[in-house]
Amino acid sequence: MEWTIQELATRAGISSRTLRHYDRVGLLAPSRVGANGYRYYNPTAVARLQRILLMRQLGMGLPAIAEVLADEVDTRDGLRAHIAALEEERDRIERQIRSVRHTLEALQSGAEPRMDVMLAGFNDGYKDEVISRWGERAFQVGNDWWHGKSLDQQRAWKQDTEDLVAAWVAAVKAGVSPTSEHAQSVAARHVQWLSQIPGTPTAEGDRERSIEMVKCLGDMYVDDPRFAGMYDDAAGATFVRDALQAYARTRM
Amino acid sequence: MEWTIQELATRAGISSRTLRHYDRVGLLAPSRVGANGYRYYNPTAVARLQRILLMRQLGMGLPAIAEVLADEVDTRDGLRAHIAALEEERDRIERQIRSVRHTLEALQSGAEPRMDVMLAGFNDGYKDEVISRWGERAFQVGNDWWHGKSLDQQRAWKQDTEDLVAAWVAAVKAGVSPTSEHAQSVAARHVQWLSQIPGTPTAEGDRERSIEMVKCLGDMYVDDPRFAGMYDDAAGATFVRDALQAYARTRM
DNA sequence: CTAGAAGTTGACGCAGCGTCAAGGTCAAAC
DNA sequence: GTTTGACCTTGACGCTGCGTCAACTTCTAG
Repeated sequence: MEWTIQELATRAGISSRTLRHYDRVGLLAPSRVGANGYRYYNPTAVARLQRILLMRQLGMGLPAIAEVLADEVDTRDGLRAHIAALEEERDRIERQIRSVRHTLEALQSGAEPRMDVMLAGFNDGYKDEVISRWGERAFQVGNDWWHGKSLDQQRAWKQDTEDLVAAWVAAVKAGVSPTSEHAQSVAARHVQWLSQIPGTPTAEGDRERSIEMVKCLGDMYVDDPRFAGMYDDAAGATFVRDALQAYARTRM
Repeated sequence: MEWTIQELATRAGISSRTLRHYDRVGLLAPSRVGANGYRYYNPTAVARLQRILLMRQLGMGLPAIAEVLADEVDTRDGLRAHIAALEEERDRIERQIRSVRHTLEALQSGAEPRMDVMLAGFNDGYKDEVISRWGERAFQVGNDWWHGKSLDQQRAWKQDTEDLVAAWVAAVKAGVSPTSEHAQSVAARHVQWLSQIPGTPTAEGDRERSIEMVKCLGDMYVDDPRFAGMYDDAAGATFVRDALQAYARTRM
């Protein structure tokens, strides 16, 4: 069986122009070219086209696709590679769905995006980090804790948080050093604030991992764009980080 | 907090050129432009960029993204739309994975990649549907049946098929209803044509599953893009479907 | 035999940047 | 103070993967 360019294009859901383009660039030649110059495609060509479209959908460039098709000793290897690529893509999207969904839930539950639990890095936006660093349970417990709070309690927690941030900003403005007694007292308050969140190492009295978490959190304030603006500017964030890490090293 | 163009680019995993491009096309202006012309981005701009990149990953064009961001009254609506789009994309990939996986299995079991019982929906392109709906054996038998035919027989079958399609197109053009005697006679012919394929419920006299298959086939003519253009246009396909399903309900 | 549907080869256009080119600016070092 | 090197700026051209005429030929159906 053979198809004309249009027949194949319609079947494949592409345009005849695309097929001519693929011919031009040497990606897919018609199986036969009539004396009139017409292009005809046989099932083999169709199979090749299907593979091309598959790879194209994965965002591969045409030259890259051509290379794969050329290098491919075994068709099955190519297909297996395809499946792997597709699965990876699917997983990536799955992660993104979860991420967006959690952001949405956070919005709907009345929590403002950024701030609040965010300061602790324990809201949904950090789910992956939290889980990978401190375990699934820490995330679940922390999350449940937050969602189990009443609106008044949430408001109170928010107030606590804002006070803490204000204390940090004040310390920065005061021009003292991160290791100064002033800064260290704020750091202590920060750690205590953290210990209110059940499921965290700090709340559970795990000293080793608690230290680790405080240090890590300090880094996040500086490096993670999601904390942007929290402590006025970069200088503020680095101050908080340095103070927290000094506290973790010397006083925990 | 503020970032320079490079800092933001690195964080977001894009190039500074891209950010300048987004500024140029009015998609993302920096929150502040220094007296020296330097671009500076604040957290709000970062959030907007994140949404832009999300949509871009879904294959949306920059103008479309701009429109979405402009029209968006409620952030939650935007997020929900995102989730829907992402889920759709994930499902599409999931279907593709299954499809490729089946192709791979077909290859390993020694079957030829694609041929042309296609019109009946019984070629390899439909292998997964065929197998999942009517069993592995139906596929194998149908496949063997096709390959066992001589070229002349294949040509004859193709002629039969084309005649059938022509009859449908004529019925559509005639302007009659799908339940009319005319249309129903063509449907009867369609079913008889189907019964020629061994291994199908219709050929084996399984009335229940035969009805099911005819209905299903009707849906495929309409819903499956691979049948696009088979019956002239969408109107034709729906006509065929309605006629077949009416036939299946009342006369089988 | 003629209409119109479908085929052909150019050629230009467009998005979304990459990639120089040709300079200004800034922070730190000397 | 100046120099160095990293970073910023605005053009401007290039590239990919086609869409979209244009101008012409060929096939198919009435």
